Amino acid sequence: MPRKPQDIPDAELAVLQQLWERGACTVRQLTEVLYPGGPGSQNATVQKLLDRLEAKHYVTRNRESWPYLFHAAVQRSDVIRKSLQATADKLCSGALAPLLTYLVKADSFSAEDRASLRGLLNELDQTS
Amino acid sequence: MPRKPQDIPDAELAVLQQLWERGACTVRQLTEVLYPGGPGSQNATVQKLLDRLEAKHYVTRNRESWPYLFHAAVQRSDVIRKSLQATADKLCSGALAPLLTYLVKADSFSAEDRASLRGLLNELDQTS
DNA sequence: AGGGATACCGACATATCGTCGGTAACCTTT
DNA sequence: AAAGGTTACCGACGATATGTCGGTATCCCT
Repeated sequence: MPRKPQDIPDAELAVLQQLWERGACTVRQLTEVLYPGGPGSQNATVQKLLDRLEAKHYVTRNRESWPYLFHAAVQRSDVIRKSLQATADKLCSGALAPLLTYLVKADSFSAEDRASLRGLLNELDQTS
Repeated sequence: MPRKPQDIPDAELAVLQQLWERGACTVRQLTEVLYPGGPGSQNATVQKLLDRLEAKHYVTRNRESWPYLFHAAVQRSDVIRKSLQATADKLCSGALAPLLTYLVKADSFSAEDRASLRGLLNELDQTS
């Protein structure tokens, strides 16, 4: 049983998070935020992480500007969805519905949360 | 940024799944199911996976019986919860509520699913 | 006591992931 | 256009995780 790689390792996710929060960035900008005070050799590190993210189509680079500008090519919500689906695949034969049960029962899920969720359910019923 | 290990790697999860589905098992039983037709040297593999799971307190072994009987020490729901929390930590600053939004909006989430979820919400409102 | 099954421990092979070094390409300034 | 600094790129490395197994001690039954 060969092992499957994570779809987004931690260091790559950290880069992606910055792109979500700050919008398009250059390598230098990202390096300064992610490795503050570092020597500077980490530019290549961030570059590599961006390369890998681009290979997976999770970011795009704009070669018109100089230095290049990197953009997130996926939304945070897409990654969340994917992650949830992965959990469902591993633990619930791919079904998402059971996950909800556990989420709603979590201690941190409050009455207000329930109320707003109910609202969302009503909206969705309208739509379909 | 050192890399963090998964809490349950694939091969270990496969073992745990069997324990959930079949209840207590011996190493041999697990090996036969997980590595059918294999030479048999994989007994040690399954043993090792069980050792690691036990070290993490995810299974227990009953040394009264012979061969030892292994039991799941965590419920599937516990692992699901943990996995969801991990996703929330990585992508939502630890908040579970946003995850629900994405789950409910998923295509595969049907009107019936919504109905039963509503039922669950009502129950929970009663309780608190 | 003998023989077969089981448990245990250490070790290894491979692949992932985070990290850089070294070099080529580029832009700006003199 | 030559120099100098910045940026991009490519390959590689070290540490670690993970799945796997060999070899040996232990146990049970006859």
